Amino acid sequence: MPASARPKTRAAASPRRTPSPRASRKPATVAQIVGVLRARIARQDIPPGAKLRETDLAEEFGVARTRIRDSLAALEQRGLVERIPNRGAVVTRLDLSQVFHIYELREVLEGLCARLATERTQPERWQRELELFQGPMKELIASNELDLYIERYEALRRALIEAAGNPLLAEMLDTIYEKTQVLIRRILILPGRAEIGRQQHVAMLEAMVRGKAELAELRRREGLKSARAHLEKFQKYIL
Amino acid sequence: MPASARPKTRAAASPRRTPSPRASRKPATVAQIVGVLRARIARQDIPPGAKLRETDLAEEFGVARTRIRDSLAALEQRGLVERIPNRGAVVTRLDLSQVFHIYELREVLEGLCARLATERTQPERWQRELELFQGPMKELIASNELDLYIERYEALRRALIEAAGNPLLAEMLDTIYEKTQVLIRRILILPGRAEIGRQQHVAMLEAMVRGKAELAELRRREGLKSARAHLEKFQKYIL
DNA sequence: GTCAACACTTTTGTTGACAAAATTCCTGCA
DNA sequence: TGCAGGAATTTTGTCAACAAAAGTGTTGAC
Repeated sequence: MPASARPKTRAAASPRRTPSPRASRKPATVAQIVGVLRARIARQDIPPGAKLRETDLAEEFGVARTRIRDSLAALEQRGLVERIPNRGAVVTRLDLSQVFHIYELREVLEGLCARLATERTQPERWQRELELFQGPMKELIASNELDLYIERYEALRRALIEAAGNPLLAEMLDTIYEKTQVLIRRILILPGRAEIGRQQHVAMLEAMVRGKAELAELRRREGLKSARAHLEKFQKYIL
Repeated sequence: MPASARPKTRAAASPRRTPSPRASRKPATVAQIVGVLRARIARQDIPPGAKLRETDLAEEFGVARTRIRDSLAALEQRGLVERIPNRGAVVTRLDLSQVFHIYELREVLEGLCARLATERTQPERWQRELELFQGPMKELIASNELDLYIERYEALRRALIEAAGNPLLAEMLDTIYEKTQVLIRRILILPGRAEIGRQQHVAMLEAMVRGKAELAELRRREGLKSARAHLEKFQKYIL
């Protein structure tokens, strides 16, 4: 009854007793691989237009090709990679029109995010952030410490998304943000842009501290509209 | 001959000359399978909470299980299906909070869509649609021909998305719309809702015909806000 | 009669091999 | 030398078998 089963083909032996013969590490999950690849693309470790060979990646991560394949499919869904049938996956190169499309979306989505965050938290919640952007952040811009500035800017961004409490919105903002991440530095060094952006953040945070949700939305939208205008003006320096 | 062979490396023969031994059709692509499954889920052919067994689907579509697997991964990314490790994929059951999150997003995204569509077309472009919603659509509601009404409503929707000319926006609207598709009928039969919705569409189209992009955005947002309010009021009849 | 442990079945997850397409490299001809 | 044609190699796509996990049914002790 129990044995005798398995009548297919394939003789019994097949002693595959080595889970990972090369690395002695437990194999990376799809999520981990996607994370690593995302980071590399974001910091242009892998430049736009570069090809991602499945075999190479499989070897590097010490996993079967199937898992790399799944990871690439995930990256494709996120729009970070383009796959051409029988040709493989290449890092998407974003052109100017795409950037503007992204800004159109950011305008309404981050506006919504600001409104929801205001509605769903106590106004005092944002006092600290307001003071940060009124004082220390101004210094950072003046002394050109962009890395620290960006780090704190992203912290505010994450706090707003968290406070908005809409997972779908969070995911969409994530998707479009990671595409422009490579641009942030280049935009921030445009003449005057960083300081203008800071002032607009102060304006938005003031509205939030006063509990004016719709005003906060409006101010965030204005901020992004002006960022887009700046971008339009200096587009040849960006891409 | 068939068994016992296949030593390891790649002997010459290997006569797998039957591409699809069962169906005599060429196998369906991942995109096709995803399409079929999407439709089934949308019209609740497969009810929420139902399990999708890979083996069954593979048999039905006449493809290898791998391809079904890829399709399910795509559906998972779209949020139509949830996958639990070693347990399989089940159709996502959307709860009330998710629905409200979706409406928050629709409000700003469809508002943006209306604005862009207005900015990027000639005002006359929308004259026909305006007349349709002023006249014939009113009759359809009065005589309760919901199917035809929905069909034309979706045609307008598609036209707006097309005219807006922002692929990213189009994709996002698609993603969130297909999740609520199952609800549309149930919302439309709420007392008075269909007629109110029609009037709001007329208001938006009037703005568009006059070339007032920002007004069109505002009106679309108002329309969805009121839809959400209606939903809140009658939520127990919806879910 | 109830419940826990165990064996069996079903279903999902992963792997390596094979097939097909595209690219590269080589050869022969003008 | 330049290049068209074609073999050889690389690379992606697909498949069926194998392994592991969860689910199910049965038996036996109390």
